[in-house]
Amino acid sequence: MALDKEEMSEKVLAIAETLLNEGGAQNLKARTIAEQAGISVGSVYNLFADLDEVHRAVNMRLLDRLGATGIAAMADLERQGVTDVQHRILAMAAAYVRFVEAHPGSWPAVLAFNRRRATRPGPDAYDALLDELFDIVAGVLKAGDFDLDDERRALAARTLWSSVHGIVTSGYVANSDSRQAEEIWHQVELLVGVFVKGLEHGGAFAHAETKPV
Amino acid sequence: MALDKEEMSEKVLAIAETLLNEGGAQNLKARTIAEQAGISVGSVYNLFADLDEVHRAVNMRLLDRLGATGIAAMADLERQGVTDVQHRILAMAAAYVRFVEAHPGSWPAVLAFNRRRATRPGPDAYDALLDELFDIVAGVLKAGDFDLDDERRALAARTLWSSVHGIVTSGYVANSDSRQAEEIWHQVELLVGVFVKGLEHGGAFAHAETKPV
DNA sequence: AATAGTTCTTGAACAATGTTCATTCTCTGT
DNA sequence: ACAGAGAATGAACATTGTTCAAGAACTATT
Repeated sequence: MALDKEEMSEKVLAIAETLLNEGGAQNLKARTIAEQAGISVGSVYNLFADLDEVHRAVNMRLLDRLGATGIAAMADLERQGVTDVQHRILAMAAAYVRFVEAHPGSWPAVLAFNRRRATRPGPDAYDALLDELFDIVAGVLKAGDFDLDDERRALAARTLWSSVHGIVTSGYVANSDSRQAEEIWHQVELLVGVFVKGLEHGGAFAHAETKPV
Repeated sequence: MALDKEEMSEKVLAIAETLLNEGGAQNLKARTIAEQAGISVGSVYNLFADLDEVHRAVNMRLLDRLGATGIAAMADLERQGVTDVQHRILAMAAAYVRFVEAHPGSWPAVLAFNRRRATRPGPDAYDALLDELFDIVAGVLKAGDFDLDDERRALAARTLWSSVHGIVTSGYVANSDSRQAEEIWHQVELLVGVFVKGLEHGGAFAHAETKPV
């Protein structure tokens, strides 16, 4: 007896993830998937509307896993009784860095795809997942005794996480030497250190009158 | 009489930039370029080895222009006698934000392409341009009286700029409402405010013992 | 000016790929 | 056993990147 429709979808997604990880979005071909899954090209299109939907589904799985990783990292710290804000943020950042390193090919694809969908319909499940990550960071910030109302703390969480994200992705533009990995981590350490110190000293309210236009 | 080889290359690049800006990398097709430039498909391949090289050339132009914009913004401040570090950094960030907003389609394409080239040869002209931008930021940081040696200041500059970059690109994942634009600018303001305050209070040396694994 | 050689241009042709759909197959309920 | 619904198939089509042999245009030499 053959695989369930659900099981076959899983199989296809696993294959797709491997393909993406090995060669990026360029490497996600209908015929390759079909061949490796032992089904025909048409059957792939029976399971998913088009390759974009396959790509989207793979991304959702990755983001889910990243969320789980982050929560797991937080739980670890909880278990160890670590309450220092800087340590906890660094641990989350470390989890993020590790995750990206573990998916050298498919993570860039997530970002590229994510960007492409700018013109698509309204709010997505993507946003929900990202908000979840932001909430975790905001929760950690709440533990610190910075003088922030909820709104400003949420802004700080988004800012901090976007910054970590920027460092990690900018860093992996160049060759992924171990030297590069060190540079990334040094930047993350500096960012988090400066950020926490800055929050402690009220830097979140240091308004300047420069306008963006 | 017809156009020079150089002039025709320019024309092709201008067309390519428009195509990228309108529809991203997907929209950069050899036949479209040829048609709009009034030449044949083969001639495009006479001017450029392949479409990747066209894309690369467009990106170089964009990065060049971004560099020029940043330098111009700096010169403006110089002329106005602004020496405050926070103001100057914010002005640079504003220039960056404006630039990205002005190239809604092609800037994402720059990033996506940039990422794809990870497996390519060695150091590129890209890196030189990025280093140039980092140097400008480092120069501004030097004006502040933070207690940083050259190496640490360079690291701080790369960190700060990567962070701004992350905020801007993360922000443009979602719809490019004006609300989104405001959110981005709020994040940039908060980042720069916190960053400067953090540097003032020695946050750049706040080492934690958490290792990335 | 005529000619030989060089370079550029062309567009037809090929290969790879996303996507569709009429046909065939398979299974389920009666 | 059989009818019908649903799934699987893979040939066929459209689009696109890329190549290349043939022709056109230009340059330098005599």
